[in-house]
Amino acid sequence: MANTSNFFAKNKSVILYGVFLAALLFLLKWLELRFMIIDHAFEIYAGSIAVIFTTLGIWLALKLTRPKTILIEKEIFTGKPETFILNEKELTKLNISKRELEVLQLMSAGLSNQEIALKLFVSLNTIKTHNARLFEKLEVKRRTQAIETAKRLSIIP
Amino acid sequence: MANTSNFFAKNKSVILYGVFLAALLFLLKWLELRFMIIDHAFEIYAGSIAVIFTTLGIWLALKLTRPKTILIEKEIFTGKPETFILNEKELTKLNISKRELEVLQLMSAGLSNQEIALKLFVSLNTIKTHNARLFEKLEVKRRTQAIETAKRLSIIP
DNA sequence: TGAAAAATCACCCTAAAGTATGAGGGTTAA
DNA sequence: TTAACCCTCATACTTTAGGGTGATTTTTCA
Repeated sequence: MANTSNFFAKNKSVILYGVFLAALLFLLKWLELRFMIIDHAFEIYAGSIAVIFTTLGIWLALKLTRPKTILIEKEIFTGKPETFILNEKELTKLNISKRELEVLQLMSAGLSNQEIALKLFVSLNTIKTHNARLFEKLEVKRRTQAIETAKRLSIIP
Repeated sequence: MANTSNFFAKNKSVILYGVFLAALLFLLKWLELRFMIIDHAFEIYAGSIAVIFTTLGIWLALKLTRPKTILIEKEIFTGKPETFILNEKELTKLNISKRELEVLQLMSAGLSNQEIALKLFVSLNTIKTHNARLFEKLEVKRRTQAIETAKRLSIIP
């Protein structure tokens, strides 16, 4: 029952095409009769067929061709962007120097003072001095606090 | 100069159509000649026209019609979500206990071991033990590394 | 109920982090 | 040019962090 109506629905275009074709054949037979009388009727008849069937072809193609579906993935941002934007205002407000920022970044990456010193080609004492200045400027006591505060202020990613 | 070749390129379909139409007319004339001889040739001629022009119509429609596209926008969420989602899989994979996670969170908040001990009403030694287990499980050496790794794995915000 | 896992704590020791102070050299802008 | 930074380094000291080991209690789960 459901299948029957389903069949009609699915083949609606084909059925319509069949009906239309039958109508066309009827029209053609009618034209054939007239063609006996009118002068140059053959050309008119051929032209009519051409026009009708071209139209039919176009209609068929448009009706029966499945529209192509193109899936476009749309990016919707839902939170902090992956690309870090440095908060320069806060940086100048806190008066943090380039070198200090560098140390801060390596600090947040989990490096020890000794590792930072080696990476920046300076002594351990120098890093300790930078740290002390950083903690003072960020108003913190420990490196873990410094990292937390700096991240919160978007000074580091 | 560039415009000329551009013109041909852009109207290629139309030009092709014109050429094809000329060829068709030639074919029709040839068929017209034959139609004088063969019996029932008129029906064949008409049928030929019908078939040819139906094909032509379909071809035209497919060639000249812009492909119908249905745009389906799929939302892709980018960026770290503002609302932290705990990566429980990683948590169970690393076998990190509730208490250890608690310590880890306070650690990343910048608290010292002593402060964490006071906050959780346990001794400093206990916190140190938790830390040692955490570092072992996270495969790190320092608390700053632990914080970095844990954040990267979405174990802590 | 009994073993495993989790949580707790202690002691000792070393390593790293942090504080305080001083100081020399380089750049920059008033 | 001089004051104000910035970067550098040192020395001495204190505090905190971390490693190793062992032990007790609680919880959990098969």
